[in-house]
Amino acid sequence: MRADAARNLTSVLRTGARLLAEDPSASMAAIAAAAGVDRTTVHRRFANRETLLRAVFQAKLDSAERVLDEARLTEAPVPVALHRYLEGIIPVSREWPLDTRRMMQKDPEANARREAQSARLSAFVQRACDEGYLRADIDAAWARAVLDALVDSIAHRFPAVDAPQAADLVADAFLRGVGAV
Amino acid sequence: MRADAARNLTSVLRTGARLLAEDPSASMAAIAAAAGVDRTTVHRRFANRETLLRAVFQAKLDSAERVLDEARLTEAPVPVALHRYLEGIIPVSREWPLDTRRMMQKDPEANARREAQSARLSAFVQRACDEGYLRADIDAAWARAVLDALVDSIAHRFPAVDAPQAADLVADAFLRGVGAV
DNA sequence: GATAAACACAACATCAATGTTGCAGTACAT
DNA sequence: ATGTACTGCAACATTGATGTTGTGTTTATC
Repeated sequence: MRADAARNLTSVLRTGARLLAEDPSASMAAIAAAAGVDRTTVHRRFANRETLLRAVFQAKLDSAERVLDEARLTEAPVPVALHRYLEGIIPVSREWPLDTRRMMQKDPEANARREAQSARLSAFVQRACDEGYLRADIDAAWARAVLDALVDSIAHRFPAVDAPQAADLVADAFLRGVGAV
Repeated sequence: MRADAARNLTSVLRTGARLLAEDPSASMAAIAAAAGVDRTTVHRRFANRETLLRAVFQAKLDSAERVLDEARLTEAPVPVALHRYLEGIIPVSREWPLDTRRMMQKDPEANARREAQSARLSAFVQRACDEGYLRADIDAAWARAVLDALVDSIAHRFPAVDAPQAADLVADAFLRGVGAV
C-alpha cells in the first residue's frame, strides 16, 4: 500500500498545514481527524508533533524554492520575473497558509532555508531598484515588505481570485498603488 | 494599592498581548512571568484564560475605536482622514500586535465590534473611491485589503519607524505604489 | 492463498496547563 | 495600630494533549 501511504501522508501534511494556519495550537487529534486518519497513524509516521511541523515546513519550503528557481529572478527581465514569481508563489501561499516567519522560529534548519529564500527575493527587489523599476526614493527593504504583504493579502483574503489575475493585481498595486494619479 | 493594582492589570494585558502575538498558545504561566507577577495573581484577576483574552481584545478594540473616531473618517477630507487614521492605528497595532481576525473568532462579542470597526474603514475606502481619490478600475475591497496589509507591515516589520513617518510611507505606497512610473 | 504492510481501535502512562485554595507577608488609608 | 486589599508562595485536583503499545482487520503484492 505504498501509494495509499504516500497519499495519506501528504493528506496529513496539507490538512495539518490548513488547521495549523488558523490555529497554531491545533492538536494532533484534530489534525488526524481532519485528515480522516486515526491519531495513532499520525504518530507512527511522525514521532513528534515537532517532526510533523518540520515536515510541513519542508513541504512549503520545497514548493517556494521551486517557484524561486523557475521565476529566474536574477536572469529574466524584472517585470517578467516579478509576474512569474507572483503567479507561482500565490498558490504556494494558499496551499501552505502558515505564517512561516513565526512558526519556524524553533526549527533552525527550516529557518535557515527560509532566510536563504528571503534573501533571494530581497536581492531581486534590490535589482529591480537598481535597474530603475522602483522609485529612487523608496527603500528596498520597504518595497520588499510591501510585496510580501500584498501577496499574503490576495492569497488569503481573496482565495477566489485565480493565480494569474491575483498576480496582476499584486504587481499593479505594488508598482502603481491604488490612488488616482 | 489600587494604583498598583491597576498598573499591574494593564501590565499583564500589554505583556500578554505581546506574548500571545508571537505565540497564541503562550501559557498563563509564561504571561504571568513576563509581566513579573505570580501565576495565581493573574488567575485572581481573570478567572479564565478566556477572560484574559477578552480583556486584551477589548483593550485593543477600545484603542482602535478611539482612532477611528478621531480620524473623522466620514467628515474630514479623504487625504486628511487617511493620514490621521494611519498615524493613530499604527501605534495601536504595535501595542496590541494580535491577529484579531483569527483570535477573536471564538469571542462573538469582540468579533462583532471588530466587524463594526472594519465596516467603518471599508466605508471610508469606498468614500475615497467615490470621491475620485482611488483609481476607478480598483475594487474597493482590494484597496481596503491593501491598506490593512501595509499597516501591518510597517507596524510589525519596521518597529523603529515612528508613527508619522510610518503613516507617510503607508499613504504613499497605498496611493502611488513603489514603482517608477 | 500466504505474506507483509498499513490501518483503526482501545488502553495506558506521562506531562503540561489550568484553575483553586490556604497561608503568610506587605503596603496603604483611616 | 488596625483593618483592608493585594501579593507571593506552596500545594492540590483536574483536564487535555502527547506518545506508546498491543490486537485484530483490511489490502495490496507475490
